[in-house]
Amino acid sequence: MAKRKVSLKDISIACGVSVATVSKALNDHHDIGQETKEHIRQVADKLGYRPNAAAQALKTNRTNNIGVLFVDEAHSGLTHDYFNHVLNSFKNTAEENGFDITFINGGKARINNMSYLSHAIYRGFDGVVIACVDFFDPEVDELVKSSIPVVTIDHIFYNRIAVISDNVNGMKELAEYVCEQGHKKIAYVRGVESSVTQSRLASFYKTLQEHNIDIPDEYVVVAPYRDTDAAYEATNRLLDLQDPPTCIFYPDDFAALGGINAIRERGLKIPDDVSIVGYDGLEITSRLTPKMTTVVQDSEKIGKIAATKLIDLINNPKGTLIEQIVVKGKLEPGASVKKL
Amino acid sequence: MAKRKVSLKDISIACGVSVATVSKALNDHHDIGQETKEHIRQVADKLGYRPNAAAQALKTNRTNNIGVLFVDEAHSGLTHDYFNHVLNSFKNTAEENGFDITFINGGKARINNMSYLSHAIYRGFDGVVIACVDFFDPEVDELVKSSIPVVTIDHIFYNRIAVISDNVNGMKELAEYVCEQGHKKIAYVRGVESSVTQSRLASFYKTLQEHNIDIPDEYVVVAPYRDTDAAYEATNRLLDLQDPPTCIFYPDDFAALGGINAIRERGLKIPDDVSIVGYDGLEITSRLTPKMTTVVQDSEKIGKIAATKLIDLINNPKGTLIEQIVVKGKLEPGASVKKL
DNA sequence: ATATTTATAGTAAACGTTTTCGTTACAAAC
DNA sequence: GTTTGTAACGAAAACGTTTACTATAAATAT
Repeated sequence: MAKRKVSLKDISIACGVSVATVSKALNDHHDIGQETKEHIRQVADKLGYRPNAAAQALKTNRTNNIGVLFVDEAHSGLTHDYFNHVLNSFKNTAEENGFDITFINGGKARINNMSYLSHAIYRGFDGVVIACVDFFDPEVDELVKSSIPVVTIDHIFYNRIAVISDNVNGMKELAEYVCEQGHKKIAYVRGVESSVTQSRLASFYKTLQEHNIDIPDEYVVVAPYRDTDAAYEATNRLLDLQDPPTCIFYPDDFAALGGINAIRERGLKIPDDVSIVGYDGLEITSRLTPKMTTVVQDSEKIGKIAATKLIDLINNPKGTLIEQIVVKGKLEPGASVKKL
Repeated sequence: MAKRKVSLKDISIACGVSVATVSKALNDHHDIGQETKEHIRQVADKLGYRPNAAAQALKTNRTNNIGVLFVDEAHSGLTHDYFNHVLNSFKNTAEENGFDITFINGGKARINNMSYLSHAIYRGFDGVVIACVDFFDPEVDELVKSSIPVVTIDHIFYNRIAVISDNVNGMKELAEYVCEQGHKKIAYVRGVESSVTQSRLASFYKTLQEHNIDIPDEYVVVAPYRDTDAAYEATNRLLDLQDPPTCIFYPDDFAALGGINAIRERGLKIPDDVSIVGYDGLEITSRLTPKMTTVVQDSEKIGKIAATKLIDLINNPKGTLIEQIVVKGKLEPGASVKKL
């Protein structure tokens, strides 16, 4: 039962050839005869040979492993609905290309309290994808500036490959839709500071301005992403105003759930008394009643492109176009905005 | 900029000692003098030395890396709400103990179409955690029977360490609660075949029987987990019966959303006309109106225990108790069940 | 006939560690 | 003064690969 792991050497002995020949046969080099190759492969199979990633990595400086850095402020990690969709898609296409995925934010607990970069070097990742982090963390900066191929998601660092969701256009479509429904008093429970928030906020103001709608400062309040309680509080503050809004924008679909509760607790109806819109396009939005109006971010596409680009960069560091790719989202009108 | 990676050899040259001494100094062996150790460490730091995981793994047969096998039938993968909570917790405690996490289901796409076991051997995982898979897949069986330390979640294979959510007790509490509210006509949209389903189903029947409640066969219908559409259909079938149930159990909270829609589309109110209960305890249930009655599975604890046990097993293969650990859930009464 | 090419296979070094076993120097013990 | 003990360090093999270089034989060209 306790079979020792079988190595090239075992095969070479069994076949009466040298280790080099076995290696070359298995890797289909041209300087090994056809029958020799076939014989070696048969024996390798019979012996149950598996290559050793560590040895290969040591020799070739290639691990076929990609590091993933995902650490949001709320530590929701894998449970973050938008990002786990992105990650899932990333993972799938990486695996289709023969790469494995290892999380990179685990060095902290290691004895030496490894930095992200140290961890990446230690594991020898061929490349790294960064998303959902504190973009001002110097450790993140160090990693991005290193010589390891890197792709970032939803944030542009220097001149590196980035894949970003089109928050400007998404917010524009959303705001225009709300305008078209006749709303004038529009509030925005915005997320905390980040480039995503920046884009959405700017687009929010710009679009409404184009429709000659003025947004008083007290209509824009802050609540962290995915924080239903904060959204609940924020909603109450908005509805307590002398002149409350008729429509409220939320940082994301999930946070909007908190807003929904606040509204309903006051005996108000959605959308009859108050209209709401979310952002992200989570699966639940379409299962709620009323269906929530939102912008669905193409997380599938974002993850896929990020993986494809990163792998390109890994395989061809010089010849890969460094670009920032913007992935469009799609307005998904529900029934949570009343036509005025 | 293009600094070559610094190795033990570089340090040894800079310090005028042998590589062996450097290695031992860095690993705090007792046969190196104090000042030598300190000096070596300083130089290592200044030079920016990072150990090389591949070389270490090759030499020591230890990777400090754990393989994760997560492949549900619906391919929801990382987006599966219950399992990503478990995984997140698993990941956190593994990382606290110096282990990294790599997904194991990526071998399929690799050139040789690696089996799970091949992949695990290839990467040299110190251990493997298995959850949410087709438990009848022969490849899974092969992996479980291998000599690699393994822990399974929510399924017991042979005599291996398993961590399972207490579906029997959870369903018991849930069913008893519904009985106490006075319901007699209780339907169950059950999940597809699995040990989880088995446990819940058996407990469902048993508990209701103890309360002298008889469940007609047409009250029990099948719908895949997390499938809102199937739950929607199933709900309609149940409500079309001549004698429809007063309370419907769903496979999970998410699927229940489909049921909610079916009920509301008929102009029925929850819980006034129809009562419902879910399972899992997802965050959304508490944000819905009415709040959904459910059983919250302790995903945090399950992931943590699984990781702890696996690491124990890795570090002490002989001395670790092989056991199946049952983690209790908790009934979370909401407002979705009417008191009759 | 000799010279050149081609096909096939082997030799050996290298990747960066860890670890076993020496070796040396010197202090303590008889 | 010889043994014994101990502390500090080094030499070298080993882990499983890959690859540049070399070697041989057969085939082809001259």
